[in-house]
Amino acid sequence: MKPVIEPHPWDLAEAEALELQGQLAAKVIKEDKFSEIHYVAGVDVAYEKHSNQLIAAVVVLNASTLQIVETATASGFAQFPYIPGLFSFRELPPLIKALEKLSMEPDLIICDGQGIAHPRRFGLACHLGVLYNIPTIGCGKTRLIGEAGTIERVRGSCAELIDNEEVIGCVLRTQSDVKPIYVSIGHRVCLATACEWILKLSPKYRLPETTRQADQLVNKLMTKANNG
DNA sequence: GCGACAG
DNA sequence: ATCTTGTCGC
Repeated sequence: MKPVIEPHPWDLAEAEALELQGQLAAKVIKEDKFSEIHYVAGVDVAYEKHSNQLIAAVVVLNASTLQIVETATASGFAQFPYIPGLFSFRELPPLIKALEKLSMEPDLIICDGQGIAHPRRFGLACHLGVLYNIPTIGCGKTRLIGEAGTIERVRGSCAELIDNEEVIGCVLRTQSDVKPIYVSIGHRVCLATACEWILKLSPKYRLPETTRQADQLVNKLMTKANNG
């Protein structure tokens, strides 16, 4: 699959990236805008320890059985430093290369990082969703910004993630007595629907199967690249 | 100035 | 993200 809007350059200065985020953030759709979801994809990137080499992967799952339908990967070199708030400019280039190799178009993509739970309401999930005009959900293991109250210990419990009086996401417990994860709107999916999907995709572990499968794939390839 | 800071 | 040992529990 390929982006649907005019591609923008990635070799940007920090100030230019910030301005671009502000412009693209206006395109984010925060309501459900999709029909049937049969295929859900997960994306992830692995970094090599002492070089800037990285490996990106996309894993598409059957939304009902959670079985792998197709995978695609790509390797490259980081061209942008890790700057909190500009994460997408570091990980999207390799992810786009992997997505380009995908023969099909997923109905929903789960991202390893935030959606609108971001300083300028434009995290990785939003960026990917807007570029491809595809439904996306941000699912992070830790928080970038925002505050939340306490959460019950049972699976399914959640608390609103707030920033400046605004609900930017949800801290969701996907497994009882396990540290919660941070869910936020990426594109074309409302927060309630996003949480429903993340719970459905996390029947057994803390993280959704989509990100777990993508994570396992990139790490397997990274290990293989170093050793055998 | 100080602390926080997706992966 | 990556580095990094043992340990508790099913």
